[in-house]
Amino acid sequence: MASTTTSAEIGTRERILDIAERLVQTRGFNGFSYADVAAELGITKASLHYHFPGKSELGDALVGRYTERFSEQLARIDAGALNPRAKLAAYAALYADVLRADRMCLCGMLAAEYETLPPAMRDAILRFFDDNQDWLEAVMEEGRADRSMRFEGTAHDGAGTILGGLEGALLVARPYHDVARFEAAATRLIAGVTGAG
Amino acid sequence: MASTTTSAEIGTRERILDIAERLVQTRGFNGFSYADVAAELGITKASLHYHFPGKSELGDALVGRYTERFSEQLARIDAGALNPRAKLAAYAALYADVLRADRMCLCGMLAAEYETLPPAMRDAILRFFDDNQDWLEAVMEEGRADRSMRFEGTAHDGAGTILGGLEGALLVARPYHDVARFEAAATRLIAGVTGAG
DNA sequence: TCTAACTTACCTACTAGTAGGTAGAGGGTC
DNA sequence: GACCCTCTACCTACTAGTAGGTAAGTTAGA
Repeated sequence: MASTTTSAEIGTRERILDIAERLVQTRGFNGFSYADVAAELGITKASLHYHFPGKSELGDALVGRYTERFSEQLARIDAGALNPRAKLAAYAALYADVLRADRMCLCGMLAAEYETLPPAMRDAILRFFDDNQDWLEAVMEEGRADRSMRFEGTAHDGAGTILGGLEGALLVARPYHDVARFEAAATRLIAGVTGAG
Repeated sequence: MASTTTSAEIGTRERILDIAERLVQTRGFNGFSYADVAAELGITKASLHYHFPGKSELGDALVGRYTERFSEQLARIDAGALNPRAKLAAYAALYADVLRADRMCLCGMLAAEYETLPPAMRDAILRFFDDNQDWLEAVMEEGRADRSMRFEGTAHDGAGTILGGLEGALLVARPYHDVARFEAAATRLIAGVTGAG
């Protein structure tokens, strides 16, 4: 009943999602086709339709899995007993890892293509951003409470600034193939929003 | 010999660029077709190919015109005899105007699709970002010189943080249809990077 | 023997792009 | 003023290739 596959095998379904995820993160949802995935996996397009009836369902599964994994990573950061500032650094490092794989954030990419996406995917993308902003807000509240952070305005708006700022830093740094560029922007962004040094 | 059209008419070429520009900014370069533009203009696809041999050439013209217009707006800000802080506010307002038209920055959108674009377009996108970062860097240097801004690190990195931050704020705010969200992020971003209040 | 996981063989719609033709404006020439 | 020429800006009609999607049949394992 859970999302576990029937057998113990690696699972074609997961391999489809892995390939499609990489294609969306590098080329966009409108920049890849069922034929691309099928060719790479070594099966036919028709077999893809067995696992995912349409591109829309594939997209839903993609965003769902990505959001789930991202949440797990946020939980892992929370479990690390880090101070608020270290939590934000760990959060930015998640984005840096995406860039190192020559990818854009899945939901950042889909945000660009938002107008062309099926309704279910749109909703899921907003939920991804909401989840992230909520988490960042909580960290900023924590930082304000323990006085390690100083800022004017709401923690909610500050969280939105960090979220958008990191997505944008990723968007711009990727064409340059420049991780240092991203890291410099991320560091200054977070320092600025949370009250530096 | 110059790019002026032969007669005094409004120009089909410009109308094609207007329509294609809006489609790229809302749906992406891979999210529209020659047929879309042709239908909206009321001419045939073949006529489009008369004005722009291929989608690649249309894309080149699009980025070229956009970059040119953006540069004109930066020059207009420079001509306004504003203080450095007001210049950055005016710069952010350019982005807000884009969002009010329910659009993404043309080059921000194309940055997402970067991997799928023809080489000439790729180069032009990097040049757009470089131009913007250079301009922002000059404003930050000016602000540091007149002591209206205080920041650690290079003005170049600070400029990159603002550029990426604004692109990302646009990217995330657009699905929410929320200009206030963008403006809150832009204000906090710039305040943070340039040393608030 | 049932079923999950495929296959072949197709379909319709759409993609960018091309070949070749035409209406009409403008100009020069006798 | 009739004739011709050239040019711009379109047109109809087509191509090859790709998009997402489907119906029906095959295979392999519990």
